[in-house]
Amino acid sequence: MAEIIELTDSTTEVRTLADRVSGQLITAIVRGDIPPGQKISEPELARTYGISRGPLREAIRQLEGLRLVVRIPHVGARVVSLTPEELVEIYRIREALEGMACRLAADNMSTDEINSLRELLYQHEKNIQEIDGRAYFQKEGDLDFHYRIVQSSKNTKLFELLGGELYHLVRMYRYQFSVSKSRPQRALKEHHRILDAIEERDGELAELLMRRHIGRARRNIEERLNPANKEERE
Amino acid sequence: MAEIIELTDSTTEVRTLADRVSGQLITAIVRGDIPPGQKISEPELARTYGISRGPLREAIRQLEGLRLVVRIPHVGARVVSLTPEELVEIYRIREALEGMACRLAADNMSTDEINSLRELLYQHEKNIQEIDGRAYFQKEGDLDFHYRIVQSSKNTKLFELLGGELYHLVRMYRYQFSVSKSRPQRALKEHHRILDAIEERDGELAELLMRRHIGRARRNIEERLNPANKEERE
DNA sequence: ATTCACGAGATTGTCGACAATCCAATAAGA
DNA sequence: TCTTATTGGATTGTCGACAATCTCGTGAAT
Repeated sequence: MAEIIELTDSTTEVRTLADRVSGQLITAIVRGDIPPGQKISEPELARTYGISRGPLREAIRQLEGLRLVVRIPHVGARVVSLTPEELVEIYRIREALEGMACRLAADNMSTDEINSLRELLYQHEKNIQEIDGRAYFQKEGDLDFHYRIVQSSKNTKLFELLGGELYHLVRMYRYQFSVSKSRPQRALKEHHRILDAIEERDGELAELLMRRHIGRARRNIEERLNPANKEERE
Repeated sequence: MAEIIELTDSTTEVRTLADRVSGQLITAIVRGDIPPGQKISEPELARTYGISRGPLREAIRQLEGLRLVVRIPHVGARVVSLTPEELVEIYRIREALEGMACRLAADNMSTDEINSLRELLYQHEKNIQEIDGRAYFQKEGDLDFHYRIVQSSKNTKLFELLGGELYHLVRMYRYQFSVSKSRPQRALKEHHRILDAIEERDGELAELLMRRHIGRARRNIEERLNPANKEERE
């Protein structure tokens, strides 16, 4: 559940200040400590982290490359602020990409990885039963599941994309307006089905199920944003 | 044909040194002036571009975020060097993403955009006939076509992804071992067919054709890398 | 001959100061 | 009162210098 962190945060001894601050900034942004749209003041942040502006600026530039902040020359950097439409766009991209990841995972996932992931799902189940309604762990847990699938696709570039910028943005907006805090049991069941398909090495089915899974989440968001048009029959 | 540049290079007056150098570095890397795997020496580059190391380091950090360079603390930065497998991976991603872009473009592309793109294809045709075998313009021209399609999908995030890091990497490796310098006429015909489908607002067909189109390019690469196994019947 | 230790040189990382630019509050004019 | 200049303050951009770390060649020991 915690191994995702190593991509973003790093309590671990990182060699350079810029790297450390970069990680700290990412987690700060993802969990909403620095909310979307907020200006990033260099002097202030430098003081907060106890470093000079040099490394801080490098960290900001890196986040810009990851599209987590937007910079305007001589004006300053802001935390990226997605429009609801863009969030939906991201889910469409995930649909395509994670669907593909599932198809690949069905071929390339080792039985060890499968068993370990199944274990994770059982743990999620326990968490859900314990705290029931408020599926707090499930929030990150869901992403954990997706993260592992992508990892097991063994497609490096795909992993970089989905595990990088896209992943951060999704996490960020989950903390924001807590998407899909509803339906944790149903999502869990879907996860099991997806893993079933992978276990049976049925890539086509795995892809289909994942696309549906993410598609449902997407429609969930769309409804929340625009409760008027409910033209989803079928 | 040239409007792609504005994303990467910038003869235009950019406000800050780091931004300008960042753009110059990107084009330098893409056209192979700085080959993959080569170390990026800060003192040397600073001298070359006539700036101090501060802005240069910021530019490098940004390229790191775009995954065009890889950095090791206290050792230095190198231009990313894709393995042949990774290049194939990228083409698989493009298959999924640009297929989706085509489906969206069929719905969202304006008739003006369609006409303009058709015009571009005619121009490519002329270029091919003129210089025949050595399809030099076609190389960038092909990417131009794909770039415009993605642009017309009207999916901002998709455009950022494909028009950003993925696009740069593909361009880079085209200059490298010049992929698909063969079959320019065939590719052109495929482009026309794709545009036909979009014009008829047949998203499903457009997606199918684009996936095939990129898939062929991918197999082209795979063959070149491993001429042994030619198991593509069907 | 091979391995290991060491030190000189070069490179990367960090800092504080200065210059350029922007922003907002105030003041002047219509 | 509203609009437009102006100016002071703050923020961003750039630089050169210093500290920390690595690299690589030299030489000693096994």
